[in-house]
Amino acid sequence: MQATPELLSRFTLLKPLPREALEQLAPHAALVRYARRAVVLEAGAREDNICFLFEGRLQGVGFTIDGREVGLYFVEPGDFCGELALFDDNPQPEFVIATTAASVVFVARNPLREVMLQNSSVSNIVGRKLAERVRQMTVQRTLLGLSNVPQRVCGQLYLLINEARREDDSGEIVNPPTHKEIAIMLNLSRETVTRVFQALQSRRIIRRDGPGRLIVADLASLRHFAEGEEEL
Amino acid sequence: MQATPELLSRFTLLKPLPREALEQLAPHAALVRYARRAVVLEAGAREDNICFLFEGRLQGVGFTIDGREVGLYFVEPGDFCGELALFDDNPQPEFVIATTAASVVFVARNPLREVMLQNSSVSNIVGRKLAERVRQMTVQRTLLGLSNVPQRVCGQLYLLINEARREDDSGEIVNPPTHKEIAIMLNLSRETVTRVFQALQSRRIIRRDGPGRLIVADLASLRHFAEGEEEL
DNA sequence: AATTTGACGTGACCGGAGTCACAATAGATG
DNA sequence: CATCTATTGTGACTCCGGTCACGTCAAATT
Repeated sequence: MQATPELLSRFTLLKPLPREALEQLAPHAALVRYARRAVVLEAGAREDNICFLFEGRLQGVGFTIDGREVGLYFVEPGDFCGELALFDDNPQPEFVIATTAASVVFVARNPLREVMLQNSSVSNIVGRKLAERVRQMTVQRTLLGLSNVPQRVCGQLYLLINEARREDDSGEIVNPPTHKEIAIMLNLSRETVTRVFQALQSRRIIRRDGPGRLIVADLASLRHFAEGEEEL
Repeated sequence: MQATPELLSRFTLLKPLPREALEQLAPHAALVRYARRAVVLEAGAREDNICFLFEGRLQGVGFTIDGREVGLYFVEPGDFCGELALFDDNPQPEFVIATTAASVVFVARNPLREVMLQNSSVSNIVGRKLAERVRQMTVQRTLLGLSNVPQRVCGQLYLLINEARREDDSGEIVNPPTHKEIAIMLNLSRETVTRVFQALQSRRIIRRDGPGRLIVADLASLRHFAEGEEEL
């Protein structure tokens, strides 16, 4: 299904574009729905689409030679992935998989690239986004350096708390990742993540609120554990 | 010491620049020497220099809250780091430390940024470089997913082999990182790296050749171990 | 409603990497 | 040359997270 300029303008990356640019892109943009677990972008392939997430959640994952999954990042609605294709012709380095049913907008690489070159402001935004991804990967990599495993999990949880839905002493995570998804982000086994969650729940630090909502009741304690000031 | 246009043109990133651009940059470029272990770029600081490595080797490192070092990447001569400052005003995410005595050329951020905007070709090169860094970080992150530790070390060694100095069945690493430096790249203890090196040396797969040269005598075997086809 | 599927929960066991402690080099430095 | 410091080498012990093997539960599918 072809996308409209209005749909495109809902993405933070494209929002600042002038109307004409959006109309230029729309014919090369398609809305596609994916079921849970479907592969959205293929590693190793020369993808010629940038992928904007409209609803659902995606996860960038790699695979080691021995078949273990490696979680790299999450993509939230409004964000995008596969943007490396804008910079060179090398293959997409990692898989992107839908962790929930998702609808994404594919925008063809070359038209978007041209729009980017014409609008130097857009070029800036893409660059800034890429820089942000590097920072994010750095933080994520630093998390892996923590030798204390519960600490790693708490740190990851802390990162996952939606900025918008955070207050001084509590927060929430909507549609939280599964234990397994968290586990592969942190190089842990699923069971270990479960055990840490149990420990946090029994201390009333986190609590499930129906399906799809995880409440962080005691944000301060979570941060304490994440920063290693207290052992779990 | 101020840098000359000739010096600047020796870096792959700046080589394609027209002469005028180099002369525009030179007054804002300074050659600085660092001793081993010196801090070249500071994490958390708003660095306003891009750092081009002339000779020596740098390593990007982070620190976890509990003080453990986290190795992120190496910088080889001709390459550069701190390039995130070209894209936004956010702080440098990681430290960059000289692992050997090194001389670097600092180029002020704003002039370089302007040159970048004027030369769309340069903007492409910087973007491509940033994309390449993301790919590199992805590969590195995938290495960490390997549960078999000797495998991780072999994989890292394989990555370190200088492309130029690689033949079909052998290769070499000039100025190899210390065991500790490798250890923090792979989330391992220094002792573990030493033990793997011992195992590889006793199998005649690697061999030291004086100080500053590590010969990989049996590249095929190294790859086998890296790919997990054989257990160490 | 019955069945299947996938996520979550939990115990027991075990292996392997971290840690500690120390020795042996090798490089720097005066 | 003598000294000091950093890197490398090696053994012993410990412990903690992976693995395996279940059971439970909720949601999707037939």
